[in-house]
Amino acid sequence: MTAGQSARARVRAALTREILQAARDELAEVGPSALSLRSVARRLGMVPSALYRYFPSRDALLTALILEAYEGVGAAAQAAVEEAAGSPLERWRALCRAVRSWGHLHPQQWALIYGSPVPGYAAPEATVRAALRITDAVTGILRDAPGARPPEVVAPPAPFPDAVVEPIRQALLPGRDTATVTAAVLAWTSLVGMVSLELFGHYKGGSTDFEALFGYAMDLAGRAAGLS
Amino acid sequence: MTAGQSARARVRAALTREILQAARDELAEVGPSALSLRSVARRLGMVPSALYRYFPSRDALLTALILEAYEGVGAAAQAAVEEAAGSPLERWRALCRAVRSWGHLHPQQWALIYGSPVPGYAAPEATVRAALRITDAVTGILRDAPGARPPEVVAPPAPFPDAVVEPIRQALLPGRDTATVTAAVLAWTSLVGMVSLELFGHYKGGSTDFEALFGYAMDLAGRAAGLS
DNA sequence: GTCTATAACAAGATAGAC
DNA sequence: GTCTATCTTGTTATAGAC
Repeated sequence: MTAGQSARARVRAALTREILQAARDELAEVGPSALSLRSVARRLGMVPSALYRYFPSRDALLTALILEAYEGVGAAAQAAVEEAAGSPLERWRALCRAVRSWGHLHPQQWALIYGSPVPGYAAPEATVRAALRITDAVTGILRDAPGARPPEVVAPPAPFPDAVVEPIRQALLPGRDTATVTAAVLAWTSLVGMVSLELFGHYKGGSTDFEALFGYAMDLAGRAAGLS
Repeated sequence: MTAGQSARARVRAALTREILQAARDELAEVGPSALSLRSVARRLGMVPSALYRYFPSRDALLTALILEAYEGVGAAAQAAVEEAAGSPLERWRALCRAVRSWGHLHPQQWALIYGSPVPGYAAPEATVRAALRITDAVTGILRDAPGARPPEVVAPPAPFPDAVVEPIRQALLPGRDTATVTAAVLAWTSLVGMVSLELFGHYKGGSTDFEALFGYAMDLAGRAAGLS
């Protein structure tokens, strides 16, 4: 990729990286909707209009950051799957850990892609494609395990100490056992998570009838908590 | 509540409501971080400094909007549970539907409470308490069903037509059955939903060891998709 | 006492001429 | 790429109306 580039092209690429780095810093400080080309330029000791040579608009800069973020989680997820030895379940666990710690390392970039949509910004098609990388990593685990099928009976994971959910138990479900409290937390998580992802546009084109999918997921979460 | 109030107090309350309404409109148009006291004042034909009689700062206005939003989802959830006749599972379903449609009606207010945190805004303790209303509605269903316990075997919900997940199947899991595709979608949803809620501060104080809870949930989602 | 309006401040953003 | 004139922001001090 780098070979054969002219000197000018290399300088340009380097400066582009510098601009993106400064933009990332700005993003972390003021958030996506306050990100301005000017402040990025100031940070670099450049004049605002010079940035327009590299990014034609604020939205283009934002798009670059979004692509970078999707690339980041996607790469982390994919690398985790590839490095993880062992069973498909082990690989899935590794993916989850990797994605979570990427989020902890880059909270603003996480918010950029999975948080509220930036007002006034219309995501170009390229971001939709970039978003596929992580879902591809997830489903890749399943593709590599062609025999895997959802079981009739899901084996419950290894339980954790009761103390883990103690604050919630005391506040909301006194006297209930840890399994019940945990299932309630997960049900609430599914509900909020699913509505958020829907409203923030992450199921676009994924389902022909999101309501059916939503109903199914909520039913499952409710039954898992012991409701009938 | 209204009785016994002086005329002045009533006027004050009315104007406070008007300001909040204008702020809500502004929020819907420009988003939380671009919400400005001046534009709210302009919308009302008032002068900016006059607003300070009602809200001591921009952040106070934002806090009021956040409280209102939590109150809104919470009330919708609670009302749905109370109105729904039938089994605990029916009441849970009603709650989910109510929460989702509240989100569809008020996407900006949803983003305000469950989306990215507003940069530079520190949530006061009152918002934490207000957030409890919806979790209380969720757990209330369980408290009213004291016998409910997570089953060893979760009865799968009624399936939906294969066409519902057709786009995802074609893009990511060609040839797999609907149950597998659905479980994969739900696993991805759990992952992103859980990390988002954690990073956005919604598990604060809920668990002593979030990592254990996260591992448990991801394990469950993976197993449900047939991984082992 | 309670309110609103005027004016001002330091930031920062924006537009355009050069 | 530079400079300037004009805009907006949150916030406060002050003065006057009811």
